[in-house]
Amino acid sequence: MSTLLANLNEQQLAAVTLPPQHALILAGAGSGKTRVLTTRIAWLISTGQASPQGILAVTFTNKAAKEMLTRLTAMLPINTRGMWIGTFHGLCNRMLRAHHRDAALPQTFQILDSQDQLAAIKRLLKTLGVDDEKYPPRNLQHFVNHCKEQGLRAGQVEVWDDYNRRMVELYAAYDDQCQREGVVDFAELLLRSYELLQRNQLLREHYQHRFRHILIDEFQDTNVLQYKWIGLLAGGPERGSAAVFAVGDDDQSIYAFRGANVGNMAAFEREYRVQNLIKLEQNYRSHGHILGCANALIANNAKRLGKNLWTESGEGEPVRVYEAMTDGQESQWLVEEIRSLVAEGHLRNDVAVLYRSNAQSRVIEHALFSAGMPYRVYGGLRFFERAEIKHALAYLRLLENPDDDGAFLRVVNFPARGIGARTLEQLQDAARARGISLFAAVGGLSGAAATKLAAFTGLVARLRDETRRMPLTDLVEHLIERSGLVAHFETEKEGQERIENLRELVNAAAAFLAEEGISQDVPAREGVAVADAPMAGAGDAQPVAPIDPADGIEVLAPGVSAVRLTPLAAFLGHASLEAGENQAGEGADAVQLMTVHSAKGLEFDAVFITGLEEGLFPHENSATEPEGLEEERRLMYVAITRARQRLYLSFSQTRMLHGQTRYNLRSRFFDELPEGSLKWLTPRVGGTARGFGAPREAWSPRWESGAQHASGGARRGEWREFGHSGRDTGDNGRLSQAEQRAALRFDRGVPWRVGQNVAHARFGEGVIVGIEGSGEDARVQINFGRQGIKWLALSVARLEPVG
DNA sequence: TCACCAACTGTGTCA
DNA sequence: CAGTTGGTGA
Repeated sequence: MSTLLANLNEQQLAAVTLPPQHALILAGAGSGKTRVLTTRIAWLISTGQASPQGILAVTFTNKAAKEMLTRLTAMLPINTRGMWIGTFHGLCNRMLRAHHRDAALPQTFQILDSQDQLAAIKRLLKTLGVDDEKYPPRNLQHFVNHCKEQGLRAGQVEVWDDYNRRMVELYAAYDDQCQREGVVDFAELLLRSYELLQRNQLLREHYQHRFRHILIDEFQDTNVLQYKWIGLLAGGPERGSAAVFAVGDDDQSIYAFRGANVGNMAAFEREYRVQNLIKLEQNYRSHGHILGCANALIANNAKRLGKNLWTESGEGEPVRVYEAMTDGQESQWLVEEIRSLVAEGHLRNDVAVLYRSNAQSRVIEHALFSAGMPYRVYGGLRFFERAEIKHALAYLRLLENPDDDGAFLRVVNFPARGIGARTLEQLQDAARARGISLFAAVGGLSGAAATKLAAFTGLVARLRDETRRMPLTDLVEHLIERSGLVAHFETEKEGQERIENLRELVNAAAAFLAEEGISQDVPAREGVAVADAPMAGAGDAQPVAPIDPADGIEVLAPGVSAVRLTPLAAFLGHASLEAGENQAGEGADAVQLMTVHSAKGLEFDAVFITGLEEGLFPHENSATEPEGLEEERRLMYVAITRARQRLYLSFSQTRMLHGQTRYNLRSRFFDELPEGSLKWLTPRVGGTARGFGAPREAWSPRWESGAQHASGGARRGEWREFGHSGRDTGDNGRLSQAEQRAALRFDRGVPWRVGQNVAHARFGEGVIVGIEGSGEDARVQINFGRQGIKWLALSVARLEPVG
């Protein structure tokens, strides 16, 4: 016990040892949040206040769940199998598998990732003959997910105009389609689980009785539905059979785009009448200057619960800032800096390069690759999201459930079997007319097309037969060969890598079995107990069995039960819930590349935040969203607080984006950092850069308005000018195409050039990104940062050169 | 039916 | 730039 609680600070200790009552822990970045959570669980168990089965701990990412389990097993020598620790989606999946009957799902239901979901929606719109210009699939996808995240079925959504009414109808039709095909999307996992608990009193009471302690990580990221789900499990705010221990940081709420509702923190405090509110404000991670930047930045947000991080470690090194000419140069500089960090003795693993969006990784990867520097990219296209893997998984899904039309359509003609769009249209008509799946409808067709289709269903049937008693790895191996996938990619020029990925799928299956503790020899399609089932609860709980024995629940030992699920079904669930990393080489010492979002929860000795430019970070799309800027600022706050010792901030004057050169202003976030904590690695000619030293009152902090914001004001030094007289630009001395074009236009008599900084009386400062026409008709396109990109006629607009 | 190419479009973060 | 759609010819 004493070792368990040793080295906790006062607030941490208070949080860990709280009585079994509702509690809200406001945990700042680097304040030991995960430690508090895991120690709390260990403390509850080791003091006998809770049994492992009585604990429900929810996180958002698989990574966080794994981390918690690892730390817990290090603290307590207990079997964690009976504990419900996992992501919201993972736990809901577990619950729905166990009670699939009550949830009206086939036990083999498959999970759609967002790709699959979009494909399903496109298919639906086509079937219904809906104009997908008027109802873009992506919009419908967002609409559906948004509704589900609010806990609303189609029948519960408020209808206010014809368009919206149609969307609701399509939502209902989409749900019908999913139900017919036995598939559920991510949001559905939660909603289905919620409705199950709400509808089934016996089941609800069982879980309420079982879970005495509910612990939630990253509470600020919960959405309305998750909040309600927790409420059901906890027996509601009033009676409260369980103590809810919520840990969160409103300043790190960065998932509003997927429905997260920071308001849940305040709501929780109010509705649950939380008496125990503890703030963890001592930061153990970052040096002073870094923390100072984070605090100063986040202070610009209006809606905060209020919290200020402090540290006992000294000021440390200042935050380094680098301004590049081009994104390529930014990456070059990055490589050099990382080289010297490594030379100083840092592990590459302890160096992270962060960016706002995945698209930015490309240039950086290119530079690292050319320099022979090992790196590892997180996110982007992940292993289980690759096309060839999805094809293989579709075959696996058809073995489990032939009625899965999405899987059917994905592979019916892949590899090509001469089954074209016309044939499939006929089949879909037939299936719809009879209300059956595509697979089932094949038998009712006749003609040449039917023969080809029958060949495919025959193949699937044969594969089913052949693999009946095969272990999972053999099955996967057999399937990628006999489906014709490997042979198909062998004929492709670029197919080798895809074949390697398919082979890697066999390894992934083996690794999955090992991780789940399933024997490699168990037949993949026969039942094996894989997941803890909610039958007999904690030791003191009376065994409630609101479960139909036909559900396949098995009691392993007193108090421990499991769902009988085939290894194949479990593997498919794993593949959709855990997209997997996209690169092998876990152990290698490599620089870590990732988006700021995926960096949340991690920390590194040195962190580079790149592409700090208006439009990129803060992202331009966030401008149209309510409170979009505040979320971007929190994102920046998360990025800064990842760094332990060294932080680098960089931006570039020009950047290739969507295939064309863009001229960006540097991010407004620089204006919000204390100048004394920054060290500029590139010269700032003119003494004051934008914002610093300028009267703060002069600019509006509002995202929406702020017309008089003194934007763009870096007095650009002479050396940064480009586009005239062929002078060395500092960028290999070569003029880019855009610069050449600009120079040409300059020769035609328009006294401005692309890339030049200008000031406009109303819009403030901006940078010229395009020029058209000449003489009276000449007009220039200017990026005014948050004012947007505008075309101005030179005969009308009065522009002042800047710099 | 399918391979191939041209034109077009959209481009943010996650489970 | 990349992925997707649309058209064409075999």
